[in-house]
Amino acid sequence: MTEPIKLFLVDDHEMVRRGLSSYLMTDPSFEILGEASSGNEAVKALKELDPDVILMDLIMENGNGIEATKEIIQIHPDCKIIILTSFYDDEQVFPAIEAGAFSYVLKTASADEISDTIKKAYAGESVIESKVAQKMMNRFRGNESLPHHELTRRELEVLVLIGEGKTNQEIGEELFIGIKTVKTHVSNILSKLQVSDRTQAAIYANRNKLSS
Amino acid sequence: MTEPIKLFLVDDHEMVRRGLSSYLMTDPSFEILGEASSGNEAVKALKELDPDVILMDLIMENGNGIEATKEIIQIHPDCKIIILTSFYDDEQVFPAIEAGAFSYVLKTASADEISDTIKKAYAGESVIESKVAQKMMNRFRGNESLPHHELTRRELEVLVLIGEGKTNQEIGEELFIGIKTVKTHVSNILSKLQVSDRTQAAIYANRNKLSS
DNA sequence: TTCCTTCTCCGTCCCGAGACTGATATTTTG
DNA sequence: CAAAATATCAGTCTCGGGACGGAGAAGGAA
Repeated sequence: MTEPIKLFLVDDHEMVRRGLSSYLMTDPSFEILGEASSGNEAVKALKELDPDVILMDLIMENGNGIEATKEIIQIHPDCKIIILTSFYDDEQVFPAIEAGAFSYVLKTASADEISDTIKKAYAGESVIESKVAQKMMNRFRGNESLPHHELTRRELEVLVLIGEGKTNQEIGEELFIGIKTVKTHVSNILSKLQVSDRTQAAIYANRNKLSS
Repeated sequence: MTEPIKLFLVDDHEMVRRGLSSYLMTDPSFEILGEASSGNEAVKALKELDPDVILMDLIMENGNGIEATKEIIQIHPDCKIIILTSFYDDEQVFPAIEAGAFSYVLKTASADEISDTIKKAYAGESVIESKVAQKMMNRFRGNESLPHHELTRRELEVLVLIGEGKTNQEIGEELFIGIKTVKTHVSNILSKLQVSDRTQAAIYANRNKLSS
């Protein structure tokens, strides 16, 4: 063996970091450069450090994993980021991949699987958890997933607000645009989602967890 | 110090169990009797074991924490079950407390907090994470439960249909009543739920899982 | 019985929602 | 560069949603 693989851990659960580091430290192929408990903290710390592989949680209080991944990729283009999360929602997976994540594994994975994923990532081999991979396949198989993916960014913003029960007036004020413009967006949204009124759109938004 | 506190860990994330045990083992006040990666597994294992305190995750594949908690309380009434989870949804918290959970802490808690919570639980002192506690307070502060409990049976039926995106016309046809009657019900519903339009009512219905 | 709640329905009125057409500026893409 | 997509806004028109007031019938509770 040559040099150990330099790792960095990002997770807001201290216990998870502890679990990872206590296990990974037993393997001499790994060297843990540091940890962070949030996306922002990670970005900050990684201005000094240059790990080979980063294990990143997605849902965190201060700066989520997606944003952090985007920023880290800017600074360290060769660094492999492994998303290590509890869920496999559409809403989580695809933005993560887009952001530049290299592998995607679930926290239910065993210690060996995780260690394996790290080594593969270092060697340039991407690991995508099978359920996640299935969803990706459906994407490219013309099975074009959910209707709202064909919404423009602005339309998505409007849809989120509809999902919060806002009126066109309120949406206009919130986005600093005229009510007429809002109406245009709403019409387009209804047509693209193939629903007949804002109530159904609101239900759609909530069921797909677009609104909080 | 007398006897160590006998612990049992339940979490589907191996890394979390590893993190917990590696940390808790360093404290001689604790003794870890065993672990389980699911609710079902835990219930099975606990027929043989008799821990003082159980650390339990809520969301797991085979048998969730709520069900497991209920069953375990049956077998070991004196055992203190600490819910250790990532979220604090209404949907999660209250059923857990009802099921017999003794303490409720978030996974973002530090190692020391968790160790502290275990010792307090053993001593008979319950720890409820502050955000969770706030929600509980609201429940008992005459803020008696959810607004839709004051809806009449018929109004509830109408609300469910609103939550499915139906128009007044459609609701009338489905319930064999006139559209005017539907309008009356809708008005009463909006007023009782203190929302301003059917869209917000639909969101309410969905968030409270009234509609499927 | 009387009172209260619930469910039913009517009419009127107003306004927000949504469809449709059309237009302009900007950005993205081929 | 030309073409297409996107974001912005205007005007008009129609319709359903919702407020408000009133009212009759049925059933339960005091």
